[in-house]
Order: sequence, then structure tokens, then C-alpha cells
Amino acid sequence: MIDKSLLTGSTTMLILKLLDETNMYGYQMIEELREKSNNTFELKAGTLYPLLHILEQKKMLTSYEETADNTRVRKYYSITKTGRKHLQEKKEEWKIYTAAVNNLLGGASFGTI
Amino acid sequence: MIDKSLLTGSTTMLILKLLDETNMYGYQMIEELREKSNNTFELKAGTLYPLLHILEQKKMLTSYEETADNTRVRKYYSITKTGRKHLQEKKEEWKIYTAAVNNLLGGASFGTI
DNA sequence: CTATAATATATAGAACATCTATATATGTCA
DNA sequence: TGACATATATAGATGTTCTATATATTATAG
Repeated sequence: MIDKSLLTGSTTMLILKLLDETNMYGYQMIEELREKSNNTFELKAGTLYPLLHILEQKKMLTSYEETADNTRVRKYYSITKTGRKHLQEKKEEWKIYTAAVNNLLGGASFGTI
Repeated sequence: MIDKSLLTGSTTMLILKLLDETNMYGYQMIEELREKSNNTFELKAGTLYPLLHILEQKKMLTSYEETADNTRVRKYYSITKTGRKHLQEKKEEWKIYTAAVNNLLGGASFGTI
């Protein structure tokens, strides 16, 4: 099984990216991430919910409750302007970092194309 | 300034990669990583030295002391077979993870291995 | 119709990686 | 000779994610 420790820290960016597309509730984010990553990401509920609370405190998200057909109450989250700004920054960092790692992993081997 | 938290967990892989090319001592690894990444990675001594001890405990590295011209003693590290195996695994994980993140972010993979 | 699984959110405590701060010692350069 | 770079090391703090647990509702299998 794949060791998740390689990329800890990218969770916030991924959550913001999901919400940049459409409003979602927590449980849905876990499913979306799993599906869209072909089971590579299996974000745990115990990780997500506290993180959502923190992102709301930091004004990156706002939330509202909505009752589905049945009566099950879901807590939907929406990205704010601050959240979008943060997402852009994280995406830039991501580009720089992965480029640096890939350069290190692939570089220094003269003679290969 | 760039937030390092995006990629915590990749340090071990990078150390193993450096040592896969040539034996090195700790202080040298910090410099190499900084130079080869255009100052993107600034690994701290307080992070590196304990990590090297752990990797040696796990039989991924072996060490030997060597005195330079002057008399300054340096502790050189060498990667083991176990370490190379671990490096290969981490590189595979790295590919899978970055591909998954890039896919989620909107396609377009940055950099190549 | 009832037990179990899935849906949905939440928190406490543990684990782990990295950081800052600090300590020690030697070598180099102004 | 004082400051700075080299070189290694550890303690304690911080931050992120995990496991375990709790609660409540809805859907489904037996």
C-alpha cells in the first residue's frame, strides 16, 4: 500500500480546489478525492472535519446547512475570495516544489535524454 | 516565502537520491539540496542529523568517519541495498501521487522524471 | 421488521516530520 | 582575536495526519 507521508501538506490545497469547482459537504469531499484520484487519496474523516473548521476560522471557507430530500442534514462549504487567493498561492508553490524534486530525481545523470 | 509544508515527507527520498549518486556527509547534503533546487529546499541541520541516525538504524545507510586535509572530521554516509530499494519505492509513490494531484488540479503535469 | 452497513459530522489523543533553539568544537579570514 | 563558516548533535515546540471513539440518521439485507 502506498505511503501517504510523501505529500502531507497538500490536503488543504486539494480541498480548496474541489470547492473552487462547486460547493460540497465534508463526506462528499472524501468520496470525490478518492474517485478523482483512482483511490490514491483516502482522506480520513478525522483529518477532514477539524481541517474544515480551521479553514472556516481562517475565512477561506464559509458554511451553511442544507437538508436533503430525506431530512438528512448536510453541512455545505463554499470557498471565499481569501480561499481562492490561498489556492492560487498553493498551486504556485506546488509547481515550484514538484519541479525542484523532479529536477533532483532526474538530474545529474548525464547521457540520458 | 514558500511554505515547505506542501511536501513534508519527501526529505528521506531526496537524501537517498543524493547518496545514490555519491557518498556524502550531512553538511554537504544540505548544501547540495539547496544548490540543486535553486534555493527551494533549505533543509535544516536539526531536521537532517536525527533523520540520518534513523535511516542508519533502519539499515538504509551506513556511515564512516573521514578526516579532511585539515583535521576536520566528517561523517560520511553511504546508501545500502535496502536504501536503494526504498528509494525506488519512494520514487514510484512520488510519480503516482504527483500525477494524482496534477490530475485533480486540472491536468498538465509539471516537470518530468 | 430488525440487524447491519452506509451516510454524516465531530473530538481526543497518538504518531510522525520538521522546525527553532541551543550546544559544542574546529577552521578560516579580516 | 573576533566573527563567521564548517560540522555534528539533541531537546522541545509546532503542525499535519492518523486511529479510535462517539453520535445520529437512512438504506439495505436477511
